[in-house]
Amino acid sequence: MPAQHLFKALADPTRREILRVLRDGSLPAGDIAEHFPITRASLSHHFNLLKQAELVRTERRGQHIVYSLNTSVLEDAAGLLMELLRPKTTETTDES
Amino acid sequence: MPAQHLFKALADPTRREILRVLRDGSLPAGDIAEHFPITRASLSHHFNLLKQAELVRTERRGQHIVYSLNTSVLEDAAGLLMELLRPKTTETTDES
DNA sequence: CTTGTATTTAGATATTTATCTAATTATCTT
DNA sequence: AAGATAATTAGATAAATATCTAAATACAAG
Repeated sequence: MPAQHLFKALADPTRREILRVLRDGSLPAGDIAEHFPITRASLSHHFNLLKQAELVRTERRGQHIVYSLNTSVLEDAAGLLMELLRPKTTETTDES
Repeated sequence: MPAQHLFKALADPTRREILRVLRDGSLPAGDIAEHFPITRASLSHHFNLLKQAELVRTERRGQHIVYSLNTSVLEDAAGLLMELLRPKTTETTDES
């Protein structure tokens, strides 16, 4: 839906790497953090943007919060790019 | 392949709209500018980022500089997103 | 109910970025 | 060569953003 949130979320290399880590399965925030040299607070900020774009979903499991990839939104994103390749026909009007 | 330039370029709504305008055919900078409420200088900045990402190509035609879409890079971008959907196998750089 | 662990939020800061106006470069026309 | 038009570059600025430390929240287990 909001293409803006989506592409903004994808613009940051750390966030793309988070998605790549989640490719192989859902993980709690702490486990994700082990892949990165930045603080958990900073990662939390990235999680927020990924959630806003609906690229990830969360589920609380005890004290852990488990993140998982929302693959359908990734498909949507790829689709939005492909749309730019076709001559303008079914133009679903976009945001600013 | 600098995915960073690519996704950064796609993150801005004005730049995505430029690509959308170019979908229907190549255009000189001035003609593109008519679709936007910002100055030509600002647009030139956006053109630079799109060129850096190789999302557009340029060709001088007299006093005009004609911009056109580089569709293969858009395909690449869509492909990069699709890669995030598959379990991590052919992860790295080069391809057949 | 207190202590420990996991995660997020708050507040601050340095960098990046989108935009503007003004100046510059490149080409065309007379 | 001079003037007009097209586009870019330079320099400045306000807003956005990625990061940090410190504080707060949520849950689990003694």
